[in-house]
Amino acid sequence: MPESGVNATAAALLGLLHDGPMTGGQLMAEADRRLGAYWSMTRSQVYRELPALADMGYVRMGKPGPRSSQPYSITPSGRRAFSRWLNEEPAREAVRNPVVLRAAFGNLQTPNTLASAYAEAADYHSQALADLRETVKTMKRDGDTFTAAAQEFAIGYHKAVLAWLKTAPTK
Amino acid sequence: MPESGVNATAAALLGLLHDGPMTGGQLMAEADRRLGAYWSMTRSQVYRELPALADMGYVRMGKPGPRSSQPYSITPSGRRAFSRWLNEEPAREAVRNPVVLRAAFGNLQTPNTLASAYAEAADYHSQALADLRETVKTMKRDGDTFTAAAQEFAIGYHKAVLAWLKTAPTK
DNA sequence: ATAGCCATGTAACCAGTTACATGATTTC
DNA sequence: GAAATCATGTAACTGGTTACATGGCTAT
Repeated sequence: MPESGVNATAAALLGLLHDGPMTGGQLMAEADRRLGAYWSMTRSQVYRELPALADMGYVRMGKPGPRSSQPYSITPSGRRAFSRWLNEEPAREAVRNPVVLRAAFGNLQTPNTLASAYAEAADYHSQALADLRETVKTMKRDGDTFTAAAQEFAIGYHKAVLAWLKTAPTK
Repeated sequence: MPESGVNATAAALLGLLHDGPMTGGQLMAEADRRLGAYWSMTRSQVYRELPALADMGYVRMGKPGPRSSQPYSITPSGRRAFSRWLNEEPAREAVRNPVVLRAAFGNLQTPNTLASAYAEAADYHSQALADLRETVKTMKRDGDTFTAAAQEFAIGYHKAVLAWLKTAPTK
């Protein structure tokens, strides 16, 4: 199992760059749209990874555009690195849900406090679910099978949280 | 909404210390057992947070035990900080699933590569599910409602991932 | 033309992980 | 009682977040 030398976030950028050169801002927007539901990343990460990827020769800088924006394109060795990453052992995913953590200490708080935490969480996940269903619809229409399938994961996740919230005890 | 001044991991430690004084090692073991399924933390974090919590006056060091182990107990102001944390807006949870990220780039890899990633993931989640069901059984028997309920969340999560893996496309 | 806005990029900070040192306990 | 083991704690690094600076674009 060869080491790709990139972390998952950098690999995601390399993946996105397969569609053509992009600036940091464009990459961020695209990552948010296509991957955000199951792989969060921040603008700052993008802007830090890009020069690092350039140092490794995995991307190349193009001609600067307006607003001092800097387009990057993937290099052949970047494609190889991405391909190595695909074949690596995926990192163990870290599940970290703050609302569940609060629930675990239900005995140390009032039922009301806990119930309102549940209610807020339910609002959030319902909204996320509704948004996702909308975007998946257009993605399926545009024939992007894998992107849509990955969104389906996020849908399943939010549904699972909502289902759990219904059953979670407050006292 | 008052600021508790602690992050979720430190708050979890304060929560555990409500059951009585514990050393770093004991806290780590307990966190792993009770919270690990939905709130991962590492030993190093525990050992870093404890002195920080002591600096803030939220825990107090007791008499050193064997193997230079250091017991900590929660202080009244620590209890208040924990209680403030319970009333804070929970941090937005970050969903980051590496297997789904790979799946999103399904068009850039062979069906076999992707299928074997799915298979490995299914193994992992099946195992996790089986383990959880076992521990929940004993937790319910011991009457720990909230702990058991929180574990149920993790069960739901793994089930959702497994369900998604069954439907996820490889080509 | 200028004031405000907003996208771009940077830098400092914080949290999480990995790798290491130390010394007490067990085992033979 | 020497060697191996294992729990405790530390330190260095990586990755993620938050807060800041800069300057082009837009609207009046």
